[in-house]
Amino acid sequence: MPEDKRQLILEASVRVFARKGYHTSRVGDIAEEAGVAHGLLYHYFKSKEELLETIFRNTWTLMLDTIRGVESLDDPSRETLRKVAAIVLRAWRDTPDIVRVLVREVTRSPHLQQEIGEIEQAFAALERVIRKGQESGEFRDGVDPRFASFIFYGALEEILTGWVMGQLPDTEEDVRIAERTIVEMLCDGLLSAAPVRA
Amino acid sequence: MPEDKRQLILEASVRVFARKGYHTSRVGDIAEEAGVAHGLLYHYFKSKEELLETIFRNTWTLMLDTIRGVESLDDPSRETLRKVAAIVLRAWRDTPDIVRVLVREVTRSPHLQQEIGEIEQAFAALERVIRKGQESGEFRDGVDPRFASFIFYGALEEILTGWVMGQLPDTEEDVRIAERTIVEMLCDGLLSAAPVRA
Amino acid sequence: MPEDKRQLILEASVRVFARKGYHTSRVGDIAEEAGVAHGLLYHYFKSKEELLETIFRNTWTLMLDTIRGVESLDDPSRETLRKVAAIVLRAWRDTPDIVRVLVREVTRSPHLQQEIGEIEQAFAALERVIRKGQESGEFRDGVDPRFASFIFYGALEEILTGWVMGQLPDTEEDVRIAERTIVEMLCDGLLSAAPVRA
Amino acid sequence: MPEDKRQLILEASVRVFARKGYHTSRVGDIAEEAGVAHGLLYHYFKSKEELLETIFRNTWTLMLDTIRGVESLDDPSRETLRKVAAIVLRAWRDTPDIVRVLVREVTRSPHLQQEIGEIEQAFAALERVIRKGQESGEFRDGVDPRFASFIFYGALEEILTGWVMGQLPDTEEDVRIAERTIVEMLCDGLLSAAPVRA
DNA sequence: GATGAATGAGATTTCATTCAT
DNA sequence: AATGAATGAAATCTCATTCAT
Repeated sequence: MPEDKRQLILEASVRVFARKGYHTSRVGDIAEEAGVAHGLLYHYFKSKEELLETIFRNTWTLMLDTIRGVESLDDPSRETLRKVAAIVLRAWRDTPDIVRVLVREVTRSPHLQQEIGEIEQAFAALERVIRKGQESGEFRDGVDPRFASFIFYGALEEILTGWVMGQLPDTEEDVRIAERTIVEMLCDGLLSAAPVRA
Repeated sequence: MPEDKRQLILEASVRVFARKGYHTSRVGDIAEEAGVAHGLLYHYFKSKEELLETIFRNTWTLMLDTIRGVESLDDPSRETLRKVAAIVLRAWRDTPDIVRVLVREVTRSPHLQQEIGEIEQAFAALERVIRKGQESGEFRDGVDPRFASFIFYGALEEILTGWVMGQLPDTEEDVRIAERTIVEMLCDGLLSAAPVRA
Repeated sequence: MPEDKRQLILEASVRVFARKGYHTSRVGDIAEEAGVAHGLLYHYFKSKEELLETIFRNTWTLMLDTIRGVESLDDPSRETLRKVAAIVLRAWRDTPDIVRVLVREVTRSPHLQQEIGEIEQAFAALERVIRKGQESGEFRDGVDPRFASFIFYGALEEILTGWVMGQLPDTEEDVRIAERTIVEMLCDGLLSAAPVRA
Repeated sequence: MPEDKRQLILEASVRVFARKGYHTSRVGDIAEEAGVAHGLLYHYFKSKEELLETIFRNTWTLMLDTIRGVESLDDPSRETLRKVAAIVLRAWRDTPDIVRVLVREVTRSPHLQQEIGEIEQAFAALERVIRKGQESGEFRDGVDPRFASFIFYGALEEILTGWVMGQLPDTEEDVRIAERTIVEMLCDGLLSAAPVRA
C-alpha cells in the first residue's frame, strides 16, 4: 500500500504542532503520531524546521491563489473583501489545526516570515483591492491603502487568534457574525451618523 | 541598591527577546547583554520564563491603567478610541523593544495562559467603550461589540507587527497617519457613500 | 555480466575513501559516485568495511606478488631494493587513489587487525632481502634487518604521504629523484666520507 | 580543590582515543574516564574534534620546540639527527598513549593536518639540518634534502607505528637499537663497502 | 539484479538550572 | 551579591543496514 508517507508525516506534524507548539514538539512525537520511525522524517524533510516551513508555504500558497481567484471575479470591492474575509475565517472550521499553528508560530518566526514572500503578496493583493475600490469611487480617498490592508488583515488574524485561544465563541453562526462584523465595521464604519465626506 | 542589577537584567532580556524571540534566546545571551554572570539571573528571577512574565505584567498593567484612565475621561467614544490607538501606537516609538516582545511572544504564548486573564481585561475595556458608544447612540447597533473589540485590537497589533517586521514605514508622520487611518476606517468606514443606517 | 557493477562500486569506493577517508565516507557517497542505488552495494558486499578489506586485499596481494617476483630475480640486494622502491613509488602515478587509501587507512587501521598478517609478509620480504645482502657480504652486519625493513618501508610510505598531501612535488622526474634518493640514502648513507667499517 | 578539569578531560581523551581510536570513542566515554559530566567537556572544548586538535597541536608544539633546541646546539649534523631520533623514539616509552593517537589518527585527518603548520615546520627543520650538513661538507651533495627529510621522518614514524601495532619489540634496549639503526642506516648507509663518492 | 523507502541504535551537542566559593 | 564551573536531561540528526517490491 503506497500511502504517501510524506503527507502522513506532514499532517501529523500539523496536529502535533497544534497541540504542543512548535518548540515544545519533539521530532519523536511527530514520528509517533504518524506511526513511522523518526528517521523517515529526515528522508522527506531536511529538518524539523523545514516541516514548519512547508506547512507555512503550502497554506499561504493555497490562500494566495484563492484570494487571487476572488480578486479576478471583479466584484464590487466591498464584496471582494467580504469574500476574502469569508475564506480566511472559514479556515478555522475547515482546518483548525493549521490555523492554530499559523497563528501561534508565524509571528514568532522572524526568520521564516521573511523567507515567505507569499505573506507580503497577500498584503499586496489586499492593497490592490482597496486601491481599486478608491479608483472606482466605491471607496473614498484619504485612507492609506497600505495601512488599510494591514488593518484588514490584522482584524482577521485577531479573530482567528481569539478562536485559537478560546476567547471568542466559534459556532458556525459566530463565524458568520464575525465575517459580517468585519466587513460592516471596516467598510461602513462604526458610526451611526454618516460622517461628512469631502 | 540591588534593584540596579535586577533592572539591568530585565531590560537586557527585553532587548534580547525582541531581537531573537523568547525560545531562541539563551539565558547566557541575556546575561551577556546585561554584562553579568548568568548565575546572577537566578538570584533575581526564578527562571527564564519569569523574565517574560515580568516584562508582560509590568507593561500590560501600565497599558491597562492608561486605557482605563482614557476611558474615565468620558470623551465621545470615537475620541476615546482615538486616544487608545494613539497610546498603543506611540509606544512603538518610545519602547519598540517592549512592543516587539509583547506582539511576538506574549499575546499568543501558551506559556502565559494564566496571563490571559489580564489580556482579557484589555479586550473587556475596548468592548465597554464600544458598547457605551452604542448605548449613547454615537455608534450604531448591529455591530457585535465583542468581535469589534478584537477587530480594533487586531488592527493595532498588525500595524505594530508591520513596524516590527519592517514592512511598514514608521516615521513620526507615519505613526500619525496610522492612528488616523485606524480611527477613520473603523469608525467612519471605507465607503465613500454613507450606507443607509437602520 | 554482474561483475561490472561490483567493480564499478569497488572503484567508486576507492575514489571516495581516497577523497574523504574511510570513516567520513558514507555508503550513500559511494553509491552516488558509482551511480547506483545504495542498496545494491549490499548485494555485492557484506558491509562498508568489506569494501575497505577488498581494496586492501586486492592491492596488497598484487604488490606482494610483485615484490616476491623481484626477490626471486636474485639481483644484487641494492638492485632488489631499488626495484621494490620503483614499484611502490610508481604505483603513485598509476593508481594514486589506491595508494591514498592504503597509506591513510589500511596500514594503521584497527579495523583490519586481521590483515596485519598480510602486511607482515611485506616486512618479512624486505627483511629477507636485507638479511640476504648481509649474508652475501654486500651489506654490512651490525644493522638490525628487522628495524631496517621498517625504516625502508617507512621511507617509502612517507614519500607517498607527501605526495598524497601535496607536500612533495610529483612529476615523473620527481618520482625518479625520490626513488634514487631513497636507495642512495639507505644503501650509501648521507655521509660524504665513508665511515670506517668494522 | 581546584584541580584543573580541563587538563583532566584532555588527558582522559588521550587515553580513550588511544584505546578505541578517535571515531569509535564516544564523548561519553571520555567524560566517564575523566569522571565528569559530559556537558563539562563542552565548557572547555568546542567539540570532540577540538580535543583531537588540541592533542595534536600541544604535542607538535612541544616536539618542535625540542627539535629547535637541538638544532641550536650546533652539533655535527649526524649528531643532531641522532638526538632528534632519540627524542622522537623515546616518546614511545614516555607517553605511549599520545604516540598511539598521533600515529593512528594524524595521517587519517587530512583536515587537521593542513591546519597544523607545526608538522610542516618539523620537516623544514629536518631539511635545514641536512642542508647545513651538506654545506659544511659533512654530508655529501647529490641527495635532495627535502626528500631526505621525508625519508628520515618516515623512518621514525614507521618504527613508532611498529611499536603501536605490536609488530616490533620495544624494550628500552630495543629503543636504543632502533635509534642507532636509523642513524647508521641513513647516515652511513647499508653497504659494507663504501661507494665511490664523486 | 536493482531500487530506495524504512528502520532505529546511537552519537553529538545544547542549555536551563544549581551551587560551592 | 556575584561568579562561572558543573550537571545531566533531552533534543536533533546521521547513517549503516534491511527488505518489500
